[in-house]
Amino acid sequence: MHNRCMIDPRLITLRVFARCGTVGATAELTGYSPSAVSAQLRELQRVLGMQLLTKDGRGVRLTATGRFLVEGSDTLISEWESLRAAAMEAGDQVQSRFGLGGFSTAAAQLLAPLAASLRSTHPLLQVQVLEANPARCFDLLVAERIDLAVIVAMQSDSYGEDDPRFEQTVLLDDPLDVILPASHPLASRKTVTLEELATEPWITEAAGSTYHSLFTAAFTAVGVTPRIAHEAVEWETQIAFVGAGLGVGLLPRLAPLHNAENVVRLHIAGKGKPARRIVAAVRRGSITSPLIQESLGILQVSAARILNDRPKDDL
Amino acid sequence: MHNRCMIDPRLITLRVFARCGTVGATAELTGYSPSAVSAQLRELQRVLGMQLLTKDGRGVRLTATGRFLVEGSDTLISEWESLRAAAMEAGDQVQSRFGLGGFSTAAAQLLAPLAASLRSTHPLLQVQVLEANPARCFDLLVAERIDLAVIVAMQSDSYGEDDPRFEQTVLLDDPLDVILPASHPLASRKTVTLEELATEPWITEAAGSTYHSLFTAAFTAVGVTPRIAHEAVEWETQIAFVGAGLGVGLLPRLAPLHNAENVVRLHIAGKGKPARRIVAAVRRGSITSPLIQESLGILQVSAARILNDRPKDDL
DNA sequence: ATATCCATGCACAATAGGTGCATGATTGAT
DNA sequence: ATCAATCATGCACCTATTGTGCATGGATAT
Repeated sequence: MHNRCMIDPRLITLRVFARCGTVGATAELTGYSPSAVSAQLRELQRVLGMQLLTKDGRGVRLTATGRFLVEGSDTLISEWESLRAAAMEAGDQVQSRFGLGGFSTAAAQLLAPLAASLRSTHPLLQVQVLEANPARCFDLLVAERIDLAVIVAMQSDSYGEDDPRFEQTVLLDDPLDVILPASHPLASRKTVTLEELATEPWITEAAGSTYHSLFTAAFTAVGVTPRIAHEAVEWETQIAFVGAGLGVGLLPRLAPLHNAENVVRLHIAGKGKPARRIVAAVRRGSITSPLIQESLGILQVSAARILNDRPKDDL
Repeated sequence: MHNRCMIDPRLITLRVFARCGTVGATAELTGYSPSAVSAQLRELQRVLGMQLLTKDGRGVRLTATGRFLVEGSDTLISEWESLRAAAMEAGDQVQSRFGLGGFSTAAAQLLAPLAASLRSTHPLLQVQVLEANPARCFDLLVAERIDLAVIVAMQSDSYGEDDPRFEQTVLLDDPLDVILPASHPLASRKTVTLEELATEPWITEAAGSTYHSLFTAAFTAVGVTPRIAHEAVEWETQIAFVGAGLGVGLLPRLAPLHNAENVVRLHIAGKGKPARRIVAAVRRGSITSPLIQESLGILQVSAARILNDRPKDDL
């Protein structure tokens, strides 16, 4: 399972460790056991003749040398990805495994068709799809568990757009809609503005979650401070809360309302049209790989189809 | 023994194969058995999902993809060497193994003191010295069997000065002297010119050898075509031939005459003062490594000392 | 003081990866 | 045309790397 890389897997492990800081978390991300991670890092130090880790309290911490090595390895990894991509391209070769990662609705609406398409066109390609939140998707890319991730762009998160480890491609902007109880005075409207809903009790996710930052960003853009009344983790829960009349919420258009009772979805009008940007991310250098290129193409088509299927987007 | 590299060792094996063309030779150079090389290359193709080799007669041959990958891997390797060197430098770490390679007189006069010096200053460093001819030294560098080679620069050979895999540093120019039988009419002279010896029967190495090209280069420089009477492989043999009055020869100043009877060594005068250039070669990127730097320093000192010990050099 | 969390060492198990020999295919020489 | 030489590869076997699971020990927070 762990033989897909040309760079020493122990260095990959070190990179994951540099990201998450503890041996246990590294083990979880890489799929090894904690003992294995510990042994790998010890071996790596022995082979390289470098001290990469120091005890720090009850954990371990990277030394300056370790940090240096990890940072420097960014270019090494992308160099390899580049080379592999070019070689695949030059010789129209087929790779055997392909890992995809994505988050909930993105995974459902974009990744599933992609995986199906790849399966049919490349019968002997082992496609694996992992559902994971955006932050974890980046970690999984670093850990080489997946090769492509479809995620919601996070502006203020730890992985910037210019991270030397990744390359990102915008797929589509998924507008946020308002969901109201059917009994709400504004429920019969076609559109609403956030200002009109400024005093409503809002339902959102817990602070620190992926969508919470989107939520606050939407309101700060129009200069309104919403009152957060309830918190939900799943869309379904949030919809149920709204249906029960507990408050109102924001729901990405890609998230299906199914046939929820007592809930209506309204597009947002006005200058601040909040949206979540959905992007595809790959390891830097791998973007020219034929499989990646094909996948991105399929994703773009899916994204375009999604936008076309919803002609009211330009409201 | 073979765990010193951060790049997949199978890729290194492929690179060596690209150099020598047969599985057997690759096995000999890398230190594996032929079966192991075969299995490694098969595995590499499986893991990468690329066809790198094709059957060609009774052997195998690189495909276009294979060649592409090998060429592209040059920068990858040097990138890694660079990174490792920088990390070692940044954290004044010590590496555990260090392989040196060199050829006969160079090995004796430059490598041995270097190895001794490194041994004393780095007690727990495993220094290994391999005697090998220049071409093989380059192969051993590619195969990662050695880290530094002291060789005689070859102008027209397969490894040019600008090979992307190596970096070379000039250590010294070792002048070629003439050795004559003591009974020779010119034996009492202080110096001679090649023109004066144009009609002599010459003793040299077999065509195609390292020094044969030096030999011919020396004469073409002064526009003389020597008559090659005898061939010898070892310096000792050549000296014995000269001592027996069979002819005259060229001998690098670094090659000791010991106390050979009936043989005198004369410096060459005139415009064409032939010399063999002795250089140190390392894998590209590794030259900033502390150990390499220290070694090069020691070598330079040795080279300077050698030149000073022979004050007649500027004749 | 006690509970908890984290890394690590150890016994054991799996497996990747090695060698040596036999085999088959191809080329060149007698 | 036969035979020898050369080369790659498959197979049986073995080794040693590298994994897991559990127990241990140090460090912190309650």
